[in-house]
This record gives sequence, C-alpha cells and structure tokens, in this order.
Amino acid sequence: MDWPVVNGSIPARPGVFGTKSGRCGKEIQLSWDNVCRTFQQAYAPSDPGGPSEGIRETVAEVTLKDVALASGCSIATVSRVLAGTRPVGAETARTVREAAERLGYRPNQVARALRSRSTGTVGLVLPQITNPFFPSLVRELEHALHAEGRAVLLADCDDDPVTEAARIGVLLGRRVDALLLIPVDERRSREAVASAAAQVPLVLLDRGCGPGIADSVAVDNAAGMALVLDHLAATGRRRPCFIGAAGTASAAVERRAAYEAGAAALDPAAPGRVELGDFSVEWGRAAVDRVWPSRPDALICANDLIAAGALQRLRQLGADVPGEVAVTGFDDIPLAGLADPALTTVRQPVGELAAEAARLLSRRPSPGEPGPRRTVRLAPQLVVRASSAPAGVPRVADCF
Amino acid sequence: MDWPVVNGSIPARPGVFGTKSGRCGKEIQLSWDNVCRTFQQAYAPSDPGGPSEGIRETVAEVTLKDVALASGCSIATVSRVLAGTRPVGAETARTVREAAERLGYRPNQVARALRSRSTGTVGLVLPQITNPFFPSLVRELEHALHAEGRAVLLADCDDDPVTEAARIGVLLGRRVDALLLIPVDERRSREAVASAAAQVPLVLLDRGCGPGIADSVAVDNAAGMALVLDHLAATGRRRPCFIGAAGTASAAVERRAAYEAGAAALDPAAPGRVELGDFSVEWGRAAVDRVWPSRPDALICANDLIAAGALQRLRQLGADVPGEVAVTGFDDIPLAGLADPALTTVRQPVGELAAEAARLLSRRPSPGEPGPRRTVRLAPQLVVRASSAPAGVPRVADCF
DNA sequence: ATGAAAGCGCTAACAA
DNA sequence: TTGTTAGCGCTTTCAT
Repeated sequence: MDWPVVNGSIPARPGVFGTKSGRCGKEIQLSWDNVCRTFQQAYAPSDPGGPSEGIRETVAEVTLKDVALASGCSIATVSRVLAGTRPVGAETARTVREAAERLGYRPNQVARALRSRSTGTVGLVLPQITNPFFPSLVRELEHALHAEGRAVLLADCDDDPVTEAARIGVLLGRRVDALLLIPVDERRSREAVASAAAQVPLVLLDRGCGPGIADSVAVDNAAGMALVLDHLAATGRRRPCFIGAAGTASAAVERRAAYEAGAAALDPAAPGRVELGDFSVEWGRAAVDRVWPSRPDALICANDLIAAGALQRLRQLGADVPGEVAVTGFDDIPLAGLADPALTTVRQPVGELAAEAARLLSRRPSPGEPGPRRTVRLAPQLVVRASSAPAGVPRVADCF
Repeated sequence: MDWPVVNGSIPARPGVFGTKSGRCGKEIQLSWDNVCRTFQQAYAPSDPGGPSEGIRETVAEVTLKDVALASGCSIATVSRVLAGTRPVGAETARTVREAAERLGYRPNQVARALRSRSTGTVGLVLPQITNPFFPSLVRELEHALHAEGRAVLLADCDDDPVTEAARIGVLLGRRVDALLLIPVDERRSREAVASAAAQVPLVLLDRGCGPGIADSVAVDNAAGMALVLDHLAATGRRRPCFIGAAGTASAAVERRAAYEAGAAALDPAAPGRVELGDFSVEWGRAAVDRVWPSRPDALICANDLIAAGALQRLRQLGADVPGEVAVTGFDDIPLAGLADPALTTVRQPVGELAAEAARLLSRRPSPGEPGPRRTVRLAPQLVVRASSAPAGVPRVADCF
C-alpha cells in the first residue's frame, strides 16, 4: 500500500499506517493519526478544492502522539523517555527512541515551554551591536548559552533607553527565562531594569546600573588601569595624561578613579591631568589637540576607540609614538591590533565574563526571594604592543 | 478587605476579588482565580511550609481569564479585542482594554504561538558575529524585524558548517517562523540549508549557497567592482592588481570575475594580475610582499580586511599610498574610515539588504508550494577616501 | 457580536 | 515503572 485513497472527507481508520518518504528523503512510517492531520493541514485554511499536490510533499509535524502510537506505549512514557525526566524501563526506552528516530520526531519547544513554564530562552539586550567591543562578548555568550541548551533572543537598543525598555517588554512577553543586559545608561535604564529584575533572573553585564538593582558581571576596571600605570611607570613614563569619558557609566567612572588613584606614583601632578569627553574616536582626536601642547609622555585612554582617535591625530601632528609619547587603550577590540602603531591595551576576559554571566543566571531560580545581589569582577590582562614600547626600542610589527 | 486569609488550603470563592499592589507598585484588582493561582505557585514546587513571604510580593501572571473575569465577558471576546482578530462591540472593547490595562495584562506569546502555530520569531544564523561586516547587518535586521513585531533568535556558527547545521536544527525545534541565514560555506552548508528551506521560509543573505536552494539577497558585487575600476581609471591608474580570496564563496568568485572582466579597460595585462588567498588581514600583508616588487599602481582588494593588511605592509615597506599606489577595499566596515590613509571602499547597502530580506520573508507563506527562488541584488556605493586620491593631491583627513 | 467548547503538543499530578 | 487525566494560555470553530 502506498497511500490511502481519500476523496474530500477524512477517513477514520485508526491503526492503519501510511508509508511515505519524509523530508529527509527516507521512507518513514506514519501513524494514521498523522495521516489525518496531514490531510487536514493540506486543506486548511484556504484550499477548498481538496488536497493539493502539496499533500504528497508535506508531512504533518510528528508529535509525541505519533511516537506513542508507533512504539505502542503511552504519550507520557514517550515524554519521559525523550525528556529524560523520570526513570523508564530499558526496553521501553529503546523502542521509543527507535520510533522517535524513525519518524524524525522533533520535540515542539513551544508546547514544552507552555506546559513547563520555561522557554529555555535567554534575552540578550545590548546598547548597540555595532559597538566594536560587543560582538566578541555576544559570541561568547551565545556559545555559553547554547552549550546549556538555551537559545538567545537578541535585542539591540540603538543606544536609547526608551527602545531598551520596549525591547525588555517584548522579551518578557515572550517569556524568556532570564535576561542578560548591558544597560544603555547608568541612570536612565534603571527603572526598566529594576522592573524586569523583579520578574525574571537578570544579570547586568559590562556596565552597572545603580546599586542593588541586579546581579552584575564586569571587568575589574581599577585593576586594568593599575596594570597600565605600572607598565608605563616601568618603562619610564613620567608625565601621563588621562583621556576619559564624562558621565556616570561605570566604566567611565571607575577607570578615571583608578587613574587618579594610581597616577601619583608616576608624577605628583599627574592625577590632575584628566580630559573628559565620550567613548569615541572623534573625542580621541579632539582630546589630543587639547593636551598635546603640554607634551605629556603618555596618553592613557579610557577605551580603544579614544586611543585610535588619539593615534590618528598624533600622527597627523607628526608626533612620534611611542618615541615621544606612549598611547594606551582599554578593551582590546580587534582594531587595537590593527592600529599603527599597534595599540597597547587592557584585554577584557570576554570568555570568562560570558561564562560567569551564564553561571549567575542558572543560580537564581527564585525571583520571589532574590537574596542579595551578587557582583562579580574579573581580572583583565595587559596586552603590550608597539604604542607603548619604551622610547628607543625598535618597533615590532604586531600581529592581528 | 485586604487579602483573603488562607491557611494551607486553597479557598474557592469565585467572584471575590483581592486587592494588591502589583509589580509596578500600583494597586490592581485581582480576580479570585488569580489569587488562587498565586497561592498555588507560592507553594509549588518545593515550599512545604506554606506560603512564604514571597506570596505577598508576587502576583501570578495575569491571563486572559483574569481580564475576562474583571471585564465581565468571555475569554473569547477578550482575545478578539486584544488580538484584534474580529469585530467587537465598541463598548465591550473599551471595557476589556481598560481591564487589561488595569491588571497589567501581557499576552503570553508562548501560548499564542502554540495555538496559532506561529511564534513570531525569526532565526538569524551567521558564520561569526565577530566578522566586522556582520554587526551592522545584524543591527539593521534586528530593527527591521522588531518593527514588524518579530523577535530574533541569534545563532553564531563559529564558521563551522557542522555547528551551523546543529544551530539550524535547534531553531527549527523552537519553531521559528522563518530563517535568515548567512551560510558558512558555499558548498558545505548546502545540505542543511536545503533541508531547512523545505521546512520554513528561508532567505540567504550576503552569501550564496548554490543555485535554486533558497531566496537570496546580496550586494551586486560586479557593480561594486565596476565602480572601483571606473574610479581608478578616472584617476589615472593603469597597472592595477587584484588581491582576492580563493574558494567558491560568492563574494570571492563574483568580485574576482568582475575584476577580470573590467580591468582590461585600464591595461590589457591587468586581468591576469590576480593573487588569491582568504579574506583576512594576514593575507593582505602577505599579498603585498608578492605583488609589490612588480610595482602596481593600484591594489584592488576583495574586502576591507585584506586592504587593511595591505596598507599596513605597504607602510612598513615605505611605499607611498596613494602617491605610488592606490588601495581599495570592499564592504566599508568601520575600520575602513579609521585606517591610515582612510580606505576607499565599496559600501554595502546594509539597511536595504535587511529591509529586502525582511520583505522576502513575509512574502513566502507556503513552504508546500515554494515557487521559483528569488534573488535580489542591491546596488552598492563607492566611498572615496584618501587611499585612492590621485597622486599629488593633498591628503584629506577623513572622519570616522 | 458574543459565548461555549475544543484543542495546539507537551509535562506533571496522581493512580495503579 | 507505566498509564490516565488535567491542564499550561491562548485562538478558533461553531453555535447562538
């Protein structure tokens, strides 16, 4: 028998099976139940003329019921075998798995989510994926989460707190199990973040959002700055200047504070030499115009973009980097290794940040009883490249 | 009345309402039904001692049923009002919307998806988010899709076809309505892509994957190359050399073919001057070592990364760009504007690519009857920067 | 225009 | 260990 003959009405012959080549091209056994569903779906909703050719190409989704029918046991048992939730007889398990394999069964995660009240989905909300620091972080997060069977719903906020709040709402409506969030703004994100944190486990990444709002994972900015200062001191720099970012963002505040705290070791006047703008290449260029006349021997930039701008402008001004002045960045974005001279910078432990964030998510099962907020700070690493080589040492081409 | 007194058993008093301040801090009316669910959830599953303090902080999810109870009409009516699927009395509609608002109702997208067989979710599968061309594309896609109420499930394949196939499987299990896919490899991705395309609408982006597999959207590589060649010809370059990528990827093949077809206009021998490696900075550096001895006056690189490497090596060799030799890229990644000299390149119409991809997705409702595959090619734009300025013209600093 | 009722595919009580 | 029975929250016939 090849295919049951049906003419406009759905036959009811339980137990009878049709044979058909499925989507993988291999012959599979269909439960009569599935045959009927295929039939119905081929009709619905706008196909009044009877089953189209399509019916012969399409098989209705294979469900637990099909597997149960095919393996001769109950739906519940099949569920238990496939979801591995409860002990099941070895023989039964084998039969079930075999049937599932043969039919090409794929659990419907939507149904599973509805019933179990867990989507296995994490929302990832970030200010702007085009910020060059984020892609590597996103990559690590994606891998960490997929490794534990969770999928990632991505939301890009366009650097706008209003959009951010809206995206958070959308993700909550889709019932993400948890949120991973890089807040757009220390203050203006707070309300939406706090409200979300009350509903699902939420971990703040990279940037803070006020105290006590949610768990957070970030690099130890102070330690990073200390690495830079130590390095510059060791290579004989004595007139450093900090080019940072204004505002309340944690990276901006902490890096500046660490500079001010540590720079006195190089020069008593150093902590006062601070210029604040934003985290952009343009600001890096502009800042050089402001500080270069006073001939600092090191420009400590709050991130790599600022440093890239600074390098660019210094070259235009004919300054010798690192001969006359060293330049350092923060983050170690891909651009850093490509700049000329290659940029000395502080590498964020992106993989560990992601792993730690994933770990925090799993360990916060009860939103009703939040417990104390946890803050994790991870140690960064100094990457020394040509832009801070001691004066007089020949420059080494750095690899990407 | 403040809160029903309950002592270890669930009371059943339909129609009675509790009052409570919800998660937004505002006072909301709770249906008795919701009160009971809150109670049950506070117990379950591992809370034998009775309702914890948590019960006073948490409100069970507000459902259609609550809204129906509160507005005095049936669940079906509420659904129709809120989903806007069918005409509903103006007065009823108002009452319902008001109740929904008051209770802070948020439709459960999971339940909706299960019932309506549409998750409103699109899978975005890409080779590596860290490839600097992708973030801006991802950004545009995210915005285009969110604008039509769809959410994005992100999958990063680590440039591995096996991972790619696995990710596609995961997304299909999560019942994405459609897939947006940048294939890892022209050939090795084909099987998984074809199989996926048979199950859901699928649009290939940026790269092809063999003919007839799926709809696709990409930049017109030939047109882009033509723009470059015209520009170089117009600025007097006569000894161009192409630095491209080997392999079957569409970008590699098409850009090279376009060069070979168009370069003869500059120099009859030009089409033969082709070096092939991969799309990396390292290859750009290496390629310069191979071609520089023959003193070309233009290096036409197949993408910006190659061009960045070429610029770097040329500077190390002391070559004058653009005086002695012009360098061009392709894609216009952020790095291009930051290179020194800033890189002349071909900008991909990222926003339009995203819009077009989203459009194709919506217009493919029946996977049963695929119809002919559609291929969309979008026109790129030449961005002239310092790296190809005519020899002798003073260099202009380019902004980021 | 509205309501009652039947599921979507699955998991989780509760029995047996 | 296994089966039976209820739903998860929603949309969608089918009546009214």
